[in-house]
Amino acid sequence: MTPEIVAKMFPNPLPSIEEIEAKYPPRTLPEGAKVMRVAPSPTGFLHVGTIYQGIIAERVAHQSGGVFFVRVEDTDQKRKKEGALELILESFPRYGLHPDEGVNMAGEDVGAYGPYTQSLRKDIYQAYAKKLLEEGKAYPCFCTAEDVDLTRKIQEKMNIRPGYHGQYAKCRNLTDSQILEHLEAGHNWVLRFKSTGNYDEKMAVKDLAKGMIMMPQNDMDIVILKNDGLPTYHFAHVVDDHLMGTTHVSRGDEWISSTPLHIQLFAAMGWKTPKYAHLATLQKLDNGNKRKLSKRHDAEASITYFWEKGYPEMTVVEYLTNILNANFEDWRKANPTEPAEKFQMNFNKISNTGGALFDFVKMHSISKDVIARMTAEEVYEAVLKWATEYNKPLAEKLSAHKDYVTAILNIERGIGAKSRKDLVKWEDVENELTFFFDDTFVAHPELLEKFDEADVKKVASEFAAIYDENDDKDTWFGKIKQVAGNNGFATDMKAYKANPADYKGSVADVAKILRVLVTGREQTPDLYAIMKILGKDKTLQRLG
RNA sequence: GACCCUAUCAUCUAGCGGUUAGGAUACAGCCCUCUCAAGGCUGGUACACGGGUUCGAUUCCCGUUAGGGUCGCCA
Repeated sequence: MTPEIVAKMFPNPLPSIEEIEAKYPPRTLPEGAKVMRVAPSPTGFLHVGTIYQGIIAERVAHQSGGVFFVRVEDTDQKRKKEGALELILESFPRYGLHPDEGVNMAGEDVGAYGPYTQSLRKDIYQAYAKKLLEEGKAYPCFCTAEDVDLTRKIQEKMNIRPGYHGQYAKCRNLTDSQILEHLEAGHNWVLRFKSTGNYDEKMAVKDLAKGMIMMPQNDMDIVILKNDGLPTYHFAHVVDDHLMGTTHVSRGDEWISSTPLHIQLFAAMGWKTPKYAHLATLQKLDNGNKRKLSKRHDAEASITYFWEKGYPEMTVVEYLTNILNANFEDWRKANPTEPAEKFQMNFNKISNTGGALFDFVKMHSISKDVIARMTAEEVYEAVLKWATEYNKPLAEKLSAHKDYVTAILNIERGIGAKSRKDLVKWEDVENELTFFFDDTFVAHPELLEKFDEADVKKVASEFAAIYDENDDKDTWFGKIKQVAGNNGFATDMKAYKANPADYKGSVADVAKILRVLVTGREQTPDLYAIMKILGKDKTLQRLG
């Protein structure tokens, strides 16, 4: 390309390649350290897949003594949304992603390899694009969107592989004078990569998750610089990951088709290609068919969905970790109290199947364990935080009765494997609290219809007379047995089961009478603990 | 249409030439038990199909079928 053309296309001063390279020296890291990143787009929507991809990047980077950074991919100015970046940066640490470098909440760069926002790197991309142009590895294209669209339609009609390649790459062989004419006429241009690939020849792509893949070489002259002067993903990826020293890229499966192009681009720049790990996409079942979780159709594709529903962040992290490396659940079993971050993430353990269906049933099971591992105080804080946003009345109740609620949440908690596991998400807590408060307690005498009314009264009053809130659990239960025996109920289950006709019922029925009177329910956590927390006055009052 | 990926219980998966095909979730039953939730134990259910290669294929190769993905001045 003549200097005249280059000067017309890039009239503004740009940093020299040497200057740029000097600002991004190779990283000095220990042997084997990996540099990985998460690269969200600030579109106002944080995809679960971003967290999914980020988890393996952050674990592998940190566990290898390397660096994990965030890069904001905002080259599509049309999709950029106000507040989107804040949502992303605020969510990352909550979902176990702790970047060493990137942009912080104040919007400042942290780290020596920035700026970490692509729109702020325009000059850098342009400098490299200009270099490719000078070297004849790129060329301006004056086709309009309509031109390209028309070509595509023709190709589709003729059953020819669509795209800007071969004879369909109309601007590829423009003469210098033709180019100058266009430029002088002020026509819009984009910069295209002049591909040297041959589609009929195969190339090997090594993937950390899938192994060796043979794919046709890329022969598409893809756009590297858009009309607005910003790069496309392909070019930005190559330039940034080179300069920022990325060693390994974890990204969704959908990128695998463009990997030959990326390898070609790295080669054209004379740079080393990072290693790739293409992750099977998260899928969902739709009308009996699996499909990629879609931002447009599926609420659960957004990370905010999980927070709104009140799933603890660690539930999502552990669930995604298990999809990434299925041996996580074995590790979790062997290390029930370790934080999930301690689990050694491994590229070799990435399952290479078609794509995982998002399984809420399994996630619920994980969630029960996650919540059961927390202390009552931690649960309290988490529920309060959630309720403040999504259940104001509950939040007020929690704030007003901190100690009382914490005591409730502490029932059968912290006793290891047998800890209570009935909470799946924060919204479940409200239901657990209802009978502890008079304003939400509802008596359900009809649940005791099968008993003789006189028996119910007698059981209640006899127990009330001897109830002592200072009793230990065995003494407490002994008193229930005593009431049972006094009233013709079997004091132990075996005796009752052997001769049910001899009794009005068993000690379990006596407990049921007390439970229903005190809580209005047939099923509750440990009744002894409930009475204790309610206090003697309220317990006796409900017993009538 | 072309290209690429994938194919093991209902679901997520282990497996990398010889296994009673393992685990987890879900489901069923039993035990424990003051009812639940748990916990313990037990159980049923899987290698898509057709060809090869091999003494021997879930495993390797080819094809069929099915599902997924990509083919943008979106990422």
